Amino acid sequence: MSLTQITYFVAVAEEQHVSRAARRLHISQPPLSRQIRNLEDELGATLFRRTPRGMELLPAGARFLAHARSILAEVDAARDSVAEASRRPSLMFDPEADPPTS
Amino acid sequence: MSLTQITYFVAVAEEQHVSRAARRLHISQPPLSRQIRNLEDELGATLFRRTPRGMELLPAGARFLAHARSILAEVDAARDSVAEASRRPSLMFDPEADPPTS
DNA sequence: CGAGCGCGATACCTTTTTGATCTGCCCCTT
DNA sequence: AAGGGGCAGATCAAAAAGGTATCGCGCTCG
Repeated sequence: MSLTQITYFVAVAEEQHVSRAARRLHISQPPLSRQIRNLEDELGATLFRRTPRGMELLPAGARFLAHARSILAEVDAARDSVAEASRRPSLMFDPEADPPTS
Repeated sequence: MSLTQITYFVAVAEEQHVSRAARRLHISQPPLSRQIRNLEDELGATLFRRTPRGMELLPAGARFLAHARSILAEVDAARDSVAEASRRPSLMFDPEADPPTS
């Protein structure tokens, strides 16, 4: 399981459509299909039902979706947190700051 | 940023030592060093201070560590959630179950 | 009732990323 | 001053991800 797969999964779940999700993710459809399949294989559960109209979220998928969003949110928070830390380095001692010596 | 990198980061932060962390992760030291560097590059911040004795967590790294653990915990929860869902499929309607008809 | 269309899946290839090994450099220790 | 332990860089092999072309299938519409 990778963050990429999780992102892909959320896109497909939201679009209920592999091709649309692929367009939104700026990748092509077949790799996206494959990643969803890989994710399902690793989890040992089917997350979507394939219909002639697109992808329909199954109960296991719905459960996973909540966690997936939470993970991605936490990743953003992690980024922001670090960015903020480096935006105000004056508040904490930073040994990286090079002294003007030699 | 990938889940692998996050896992690696936590190991290094906990061991305060690249080589030991590498042993714990069952990979070799140079790739681990590189992944940590990649992570720092992507975040635009230095997470560790390299000392002759090992790796010392910097403030930005400490902030990131908290989020990193939270992310990994949420990933585990996601797995468990799906596993549980497939362990008791009787509680919810499963369209995957094929009716005995033709 | 059959042809076309829209959908995901498969096959195959290319490119990118990851990991291993070998080696270098720096600092501490003795 | 020499040796050892630690991280980093270079290089190569393996694995993973992405792209294009194509298939199969079910619905829809003529």
